[in-house]
Amino acid sequence: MPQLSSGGGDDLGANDEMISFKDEGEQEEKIQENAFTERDLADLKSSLVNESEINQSPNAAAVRRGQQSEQRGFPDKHREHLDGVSKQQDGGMYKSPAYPGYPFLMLPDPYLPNSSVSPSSNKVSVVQQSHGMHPLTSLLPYSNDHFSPSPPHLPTDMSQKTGVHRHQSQDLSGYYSLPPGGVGQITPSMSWFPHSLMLGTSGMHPTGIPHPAIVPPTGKQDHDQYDRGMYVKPQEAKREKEPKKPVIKKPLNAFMLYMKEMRAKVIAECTLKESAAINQILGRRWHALTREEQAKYYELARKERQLHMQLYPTWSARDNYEAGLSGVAGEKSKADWGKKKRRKREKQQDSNTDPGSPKKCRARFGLNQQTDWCGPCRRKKKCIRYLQGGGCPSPTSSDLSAIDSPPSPSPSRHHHHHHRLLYQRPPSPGCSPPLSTTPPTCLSLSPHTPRSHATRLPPEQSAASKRGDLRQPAAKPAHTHLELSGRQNNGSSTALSAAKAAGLSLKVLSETQ
DNA sequence: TAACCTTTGAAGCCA
DNA sequence: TGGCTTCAAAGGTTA
Repeated sequence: MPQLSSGGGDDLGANDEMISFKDEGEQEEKIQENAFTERDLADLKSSLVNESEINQSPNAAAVRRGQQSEQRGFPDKHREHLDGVSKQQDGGMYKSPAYPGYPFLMLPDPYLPNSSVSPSSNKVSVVQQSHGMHPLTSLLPYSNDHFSPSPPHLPTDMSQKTGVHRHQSQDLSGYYSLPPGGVGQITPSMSWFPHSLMLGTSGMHPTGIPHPAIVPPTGKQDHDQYDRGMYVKPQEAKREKEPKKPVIKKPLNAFMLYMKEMRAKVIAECTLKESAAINQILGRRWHALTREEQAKYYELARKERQLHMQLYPTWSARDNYEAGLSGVAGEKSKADWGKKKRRKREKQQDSNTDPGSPKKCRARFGLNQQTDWCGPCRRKKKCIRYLQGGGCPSPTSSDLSAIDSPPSPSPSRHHHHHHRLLYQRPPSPGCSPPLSTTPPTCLSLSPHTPRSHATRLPPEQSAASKRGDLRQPAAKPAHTHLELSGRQNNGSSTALSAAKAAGLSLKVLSETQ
């Protein structure tokens, strides 16, 4: 099996994160049919990526060519990339016209799902794309032919930067705009972002190019996805009267890409609007995805990162750490950053610690007794156990942790096998289909956390998790599955809020239903 | 108006 | 190197 030659050593994401997440009904069967061992999973993911890069994806090949043959003229390479993208679209991976978060990537009808593109098993999702968009087309803008009134004419030296000369991946260069202080200039004539016409100047990058990874200097960040070209955090806006420097946002990971795609579908199906609830469902559905499906998103995420790295060679995730404080990427000294980091941490500590009240689980039990932590603490969220000045629900029965994470009859012990036995049947990875009589709001508030990344497991559990021992989702007993009718409960938000406020109410409510 | 919530994954920092 | 922390999206909710 050919090995993936991903530049960043990307292993297609967390292979060990895969959970054989059983779903209800069809999903369950589906998952069971696709039940592989973890090794199989890892192999499969690798192979999938290899295939996608080596065989299936001319685009990937173009990327490699672009990276390897820097001496070639850009137009040729870019056109080559375009061809690759087109082929890839034909391959079924990119079918929908656009990416919600990347509205300027919208493509003409030929890329609509109903186009001549034949259905392919390789497609990422079987869902009907919301708003006619598909997040997986986030890389499509490389294909300028599809939306550019003019031929691609990126400067050949886009990657110019003082003291830094880094060749852009021409195959990817059509996607990200370039930071003003970053990698060179893009002529304002690059009007191959159709939606830029809809943007005011506020949404424009100093280069004249809006980009999802660069948030706008003015206006509301979430004002409109179409305005997500640039953004400068309010703190920075206040602080600076100088030319706004954009904040380059992190590239989306596989799950984020998936969320972007599926969010609308979940909203439509469940009439949910609250992202927190939606994300819970999406998280379950993510685990319910087949390896192939997930592999697509990992692949996309990998390319996103690759592209991002090439377009913002000096950008670092650290730049956005404490983003609101740091302001301009890379300008903050390490010491300052550390100070503010500590400040923020202390602030959070203070918020969780009433004067004289018990501390957070972390402080109370320490790292050696993480199993005694409440769920939120394990997920690095606000402690719910000692938040209310000591009014602490039972850690194993009433707080979220009991429902949220695999319950441990004996908190001080970690019985992975026991978890498996108890939690082989997780809640539905998503809401059920809309009910016939009641509004199809089915907020599955069972905050089971199959393996929250923040669930920093105790060493043994962590190790076990890496071995896949915890792959079995932290299913919860059915009686803890809280489903609320949106209308009857004043909407899902009410449900979520109630759940949040209740802490222990989740189980109680569900039991009474 | 800003922070929170909620998810997973990536990346940076620290001991 | 492992563990911890932050950020990425999203939009309703809350303070």
